Amino acid sequence: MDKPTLADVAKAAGVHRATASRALNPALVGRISAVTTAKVHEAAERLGYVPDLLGQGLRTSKTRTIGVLIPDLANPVFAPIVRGIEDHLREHGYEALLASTDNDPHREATLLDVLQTRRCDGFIVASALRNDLVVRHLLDQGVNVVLVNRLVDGLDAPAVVSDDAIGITAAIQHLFDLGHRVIGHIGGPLDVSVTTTRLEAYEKALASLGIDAPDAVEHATGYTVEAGRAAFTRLLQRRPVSAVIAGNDLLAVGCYVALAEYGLRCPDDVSVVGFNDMPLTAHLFPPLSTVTMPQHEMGCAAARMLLARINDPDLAPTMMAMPTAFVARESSGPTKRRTDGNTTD
Amino acid sequence: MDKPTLADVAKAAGVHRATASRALNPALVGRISAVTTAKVHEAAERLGYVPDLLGQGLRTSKTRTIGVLIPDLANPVFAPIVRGIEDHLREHGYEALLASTDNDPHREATLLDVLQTRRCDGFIVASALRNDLVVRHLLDQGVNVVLVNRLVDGLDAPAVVSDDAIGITAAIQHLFDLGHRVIGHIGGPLDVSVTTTRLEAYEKALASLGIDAPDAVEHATGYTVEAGRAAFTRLLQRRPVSAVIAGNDLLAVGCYVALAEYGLRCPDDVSVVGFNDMPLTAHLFPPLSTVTMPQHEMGCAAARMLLARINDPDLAPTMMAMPTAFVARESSGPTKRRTDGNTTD
DNA sequence: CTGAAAGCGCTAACAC
DNA sequence: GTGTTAGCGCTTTCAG
Repeated sequence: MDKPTLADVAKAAGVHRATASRALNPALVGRISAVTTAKVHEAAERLGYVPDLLGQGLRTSKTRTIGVLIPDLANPVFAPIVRGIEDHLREHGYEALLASTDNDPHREATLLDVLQTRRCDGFIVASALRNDLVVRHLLDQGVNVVLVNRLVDGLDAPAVVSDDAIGITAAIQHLFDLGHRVIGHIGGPLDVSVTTTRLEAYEKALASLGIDAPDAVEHATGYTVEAGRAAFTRLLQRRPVSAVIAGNDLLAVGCYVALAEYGLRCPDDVSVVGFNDMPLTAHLFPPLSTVTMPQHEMGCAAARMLLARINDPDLAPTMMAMPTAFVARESSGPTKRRTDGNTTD
Repeated sequence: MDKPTLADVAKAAGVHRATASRALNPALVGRISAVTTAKVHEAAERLGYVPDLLGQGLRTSKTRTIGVLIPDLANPVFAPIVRGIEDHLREHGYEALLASTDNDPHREATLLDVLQTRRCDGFIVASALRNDLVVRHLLDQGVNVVLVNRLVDGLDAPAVVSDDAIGITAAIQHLFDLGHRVIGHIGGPLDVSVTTTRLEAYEKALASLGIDAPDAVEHATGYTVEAGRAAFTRLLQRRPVSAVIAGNDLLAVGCYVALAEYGLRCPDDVSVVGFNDMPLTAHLFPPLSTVTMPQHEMGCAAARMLLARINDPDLAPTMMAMPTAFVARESSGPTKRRTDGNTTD
């Protein structure tokens, strides 16, 4: 016999389909006699009835499905966030439909269309660009959206982000205490909000320590090792720094590569700090000092925020910032050389 | 105005809903007059009509949704496979519903129930244990299932795996050519098929080189750095090896850690080879020699196999093995010490 | 407290 | 080639 339907359960329990539906609906408890409820549950159990979300969704136009847009599923920075989203959603009877945008606005728009087809109850967007039109459009249409990790310029949308300033301030204080005074920054591409946020945190931290802006910032064309290498090479050619804050662990590894090419050693010649605490960073050489953020928790929080908004559409948009923390490992150490020239040997 | 429905399109085009449906169905091209088809398409375009997969699914009982079970979304080994699945499915109008089992059979069963509720057209399972009951059960019910990466003992199921023997044989040949004769193996937990496959490949490669079984195998309790460290420590205490094949890159990093604790150096004292070519392994110290597998391609292939079976349920189950390749980096080098004793200093 | 009837959006079998 | 009708599985008025 095929999957039993609600009608089968009703017949087995000797009641009407509608009654069976009500008996099985936890929200309607008390409105059906205890004995009928028991009969229905027994029959459902016996037949192995599982409700069909399709029929349910068609009738109620709630699919208990959330669209999740991320830059890339295979990117270690986002995977734990997605896992947090998955866990929280499922705990509440929702499922996630994931789509990787590859940071391509056109692809993002296409994917959103595809997901619309499935009548998602809402969206979590981790792939937003600072000038993201798609997200704007969704919000204009009154679709439930929560941003995570990345924000959109000038958009007052519900969001969960990390408070990157905490970790970066701590990292710079740590470098300052080790004697560093010329601290550079390798940022990511400027079209995503985290790049700006981290840059500002860096500038502010330097200022509050009374260090003049050292004109030691370069931006990589992407959050990759190779782009980090290229950017740090440009910086080294221009400005001798004794320490560098990278906008991301991959950029930090790019800094390692550039340093090696220059015959410089980390941390003896230059200290490097990363961001994100990706897997294996503790086993690099040297183990990378970096900033952690509660990725799983951020995913959970974004899911929770979205579900709250689905249940109460009048909620004002709020932004939640989760604390980051600096982790000192061995890529940051005391200054050991003068910073007044390149000593490639 | 809310999302336009097929009825709206039909009215706008001045035809019946059924006609509009047919005009929009690519499979029925030619059975509707060109002029009507044009009218319908124009109206659909103008109103911004997107078909509702819920209604469609309810009617056709095809949801164009595939359940995907993986151990952990945040595990770098599986993420690229999932990305391959995602890409291929979407290209063919399907979506994936992902669920992380954490290698817990009970959780796997629960997740499957949850996904059944959504009437998936089939399943791709990357989380199978060697004695997986859930997968067996699914197949018994005639549900469309394709395994990827991991197999189930004694089950003739459609599957896409990597041909690990190629990479391991090449790795061992490489070590042999460098002079190694006592080559150990750190395997993963024995409840997953890849552990067995890699162990057998290791034994066979040694045999075909005429090396006696060196009694130098230890199994880690999980594919983690810490478990690898513990297992390799056990091995070092028991048997001095000049090289080791780890069942996975994280285990290989565990070997690095154990070696460091013993005051041994890689590759000068012991060569280490990993498996999977995870992100950042090329930037470890030393850069890790490892075995790559075409993860994205495997994901695509699994998706392709599943869709083929959905379209033709009578297909005989086939198993596809994708080639792996050894990548020499710097963790493997010539033997430099006698292997007749521990020289911890 | 429960039954009857309607309908969510869509397509397939059957007319003509 | 196109309209008519029915119904996928479910919930929700509306009666009683």
